[in-house]
Amino acid sequence: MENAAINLDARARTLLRTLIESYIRDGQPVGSRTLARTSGLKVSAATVRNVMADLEDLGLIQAPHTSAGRIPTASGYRLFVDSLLEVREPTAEEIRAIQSGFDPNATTQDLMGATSNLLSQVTRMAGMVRLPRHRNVALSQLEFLRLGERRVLAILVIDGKEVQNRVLELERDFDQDQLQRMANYLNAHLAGKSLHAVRDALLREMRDVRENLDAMMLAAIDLGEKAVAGEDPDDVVVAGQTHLLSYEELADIDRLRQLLEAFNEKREILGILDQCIRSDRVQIFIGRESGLDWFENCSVVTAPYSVDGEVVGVLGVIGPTRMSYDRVIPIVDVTARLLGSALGDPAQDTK
Amino acid sequence: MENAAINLDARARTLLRTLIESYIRDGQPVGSRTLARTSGLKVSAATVRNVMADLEDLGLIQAPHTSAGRIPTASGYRLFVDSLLEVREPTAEEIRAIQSGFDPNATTQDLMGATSNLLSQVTRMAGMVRLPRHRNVALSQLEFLRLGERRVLAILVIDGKEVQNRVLELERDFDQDQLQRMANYLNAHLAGKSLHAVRDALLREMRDVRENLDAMMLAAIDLGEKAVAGEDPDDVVVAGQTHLLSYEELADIDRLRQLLEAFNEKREILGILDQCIRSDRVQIFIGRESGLDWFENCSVVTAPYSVDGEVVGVLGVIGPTRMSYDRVIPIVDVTARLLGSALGDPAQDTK
DNA sequence: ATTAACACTCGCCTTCATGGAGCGCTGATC
DNA sequence: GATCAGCGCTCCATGAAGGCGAGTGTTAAT
Repeated sequence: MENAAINLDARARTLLRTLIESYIRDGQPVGSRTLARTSGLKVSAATVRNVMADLEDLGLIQAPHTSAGRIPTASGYRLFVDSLLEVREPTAEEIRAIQSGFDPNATTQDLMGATSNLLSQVTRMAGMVRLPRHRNVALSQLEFLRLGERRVLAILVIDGKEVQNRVLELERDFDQDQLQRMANYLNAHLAGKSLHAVRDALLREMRDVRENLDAMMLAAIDLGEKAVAGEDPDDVVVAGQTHLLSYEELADIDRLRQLLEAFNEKREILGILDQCIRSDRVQIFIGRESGLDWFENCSVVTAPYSVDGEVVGVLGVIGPTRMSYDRVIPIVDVTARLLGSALGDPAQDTK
Repeated sequence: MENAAINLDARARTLLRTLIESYIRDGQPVGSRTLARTSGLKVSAATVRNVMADLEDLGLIQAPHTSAGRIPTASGYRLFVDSLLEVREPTAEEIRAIQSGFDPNATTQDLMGATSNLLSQVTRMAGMVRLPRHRNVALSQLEFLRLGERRVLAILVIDGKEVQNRVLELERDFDQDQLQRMANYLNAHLAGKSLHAVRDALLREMRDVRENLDAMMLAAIDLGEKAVAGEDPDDVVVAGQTHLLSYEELADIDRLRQLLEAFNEKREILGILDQCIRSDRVQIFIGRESGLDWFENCSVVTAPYSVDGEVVGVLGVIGPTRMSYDRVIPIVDVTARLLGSALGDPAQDTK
């Protein structure tokens, strides 16, 4: 998509813009006469036809058949969202409505679910939220529980409220008392540090101070390393998939099935979201741009959210390419910001 | 549904049976001529027409329009599955295929997911599994972790492999040391008993031996009671909803949306499954019988599964009313039995 | 009771005609 | 050279007409 199309004169741009706006509103191909009237320009339908022919040559619009009006192509939408679109900032009202959906006392999981629901309800499309990376949050506590022979349950309390369980399979057996002492040792050394720092510390100690410690403490370090080694649960929360059934441009049953299956599998959704995590602004995929062909007629609007200035996740919506970008974009944008600050609020013990 | 229809003569029963079998196979209304030929009876089409008129009067079949063949009504299906159907028992082959899908080392959660997937793949419909009740399985271990002021994380290890976390909000504060001693006390008294027994024991002690214990042990009992008080997570695992998109008798978009939303909400699905938990055999809901009108054209086949003779959950499938009951019923039946025995296997620590 | 035969009823498909929306092109105008 | 009115043309959507086929209900004969 090299977009040599940038050098369109003002009139062509206006026409393209009104055409796409009209198509997004009504879902009908737009003809030259209507376009001439609604564009506000003082030109005749014939002139508009000439311009439209040019736009078609540039691949920005196309005619479904000889004598229908024109509809935007993927490139047309691209140009539209990149340089023609004027987003309608959400009113303070709307922001408050969204904000009231966040319960700062909820666990991260619940917060993600609520956000995802919120996105899908407000936009009437499918909402999705990538779980935040936890690498930089504080480890509050670490505990071991003996489940059976050589099987230990590691419990990580993160950030004072999040709890993660991990079952570890070990080479040798420890009794509960040994495990307890190991946990005490690790907690004394590590509590309060970020997971990232914890991991570094453990790896360093394993290398450096091997010989200076008794066997028990060595084992403790080993165990601790195992406990924090796993990645965060790699997951994404989606909601409102069923909204997509209502759009007739997605009426093809087979594609619809693929789409819904993608939501169940989550793998491809994850792939798409992860592509966006680097950007620091709202990002938009139109149609096949994401590389999946079952994405025909679908667009994705995403925005990363950050805590303390660091991007920790992405959220967004999926809907038909023919969506109201001017409404959806600011919603996604605001939601990302609000989620970020909801996560960033200092953990409260009140209540 | 009083079904005075039971007194059908043999011929009428044969005809109804072949009609429904034919309709299930082809999805086409069945006419008198075809029916006369395929039924195996030595009667003419005209005679068949007479019988069909009777069956229509009884409300067992109906004609979509004046001059099409007949299709079964809900009552027709009911009679069919109750007294006309001959199920095709699954071959040893198929049983082995299903059995190989169970990994006895998996956690209950994973086992449920696998079962649900299995059901949906084998039947090409939506599969669902009600989580088992845990009331009668052994409590292996109980642990407390102080999260913050008056907030305690209770960790229940059940059956040596299942882990449940519960956050408790308390009236007074304990330090970790106190919590540890309380856990020790409770474990010494309760480990190995069933959750049900544990709860009884705690309630009894709270009443009877109040005055004979020091304050700490009293608090411990109180805490333990809180920890095991909550119900099991009340949940159901579903899979393969998207299969339902492929059936043209469910092609109505609005109903389809309601159906998929029901799977997301899970509440109504749960209601249906819970209705079946009392029965000890395969149970079938046809069309609106379950009380939900968006269930038009859908049927549910369920079977309870039991561990050690006690029913602990239900599983089943949802699909179009026009499904191959003779294939689906034994599959659901066998899957329920296999899941029961997979859960009943003594917990193994090997690997 | 069973059945062959007949008339009749619908739904579905194809064909055909009609109307309308919209396009490209041309030639005139400024 | 840009703009525009006008013309002929293409295509879709709609609907009516008609034929076909499948299946029904009914009657009268066995």
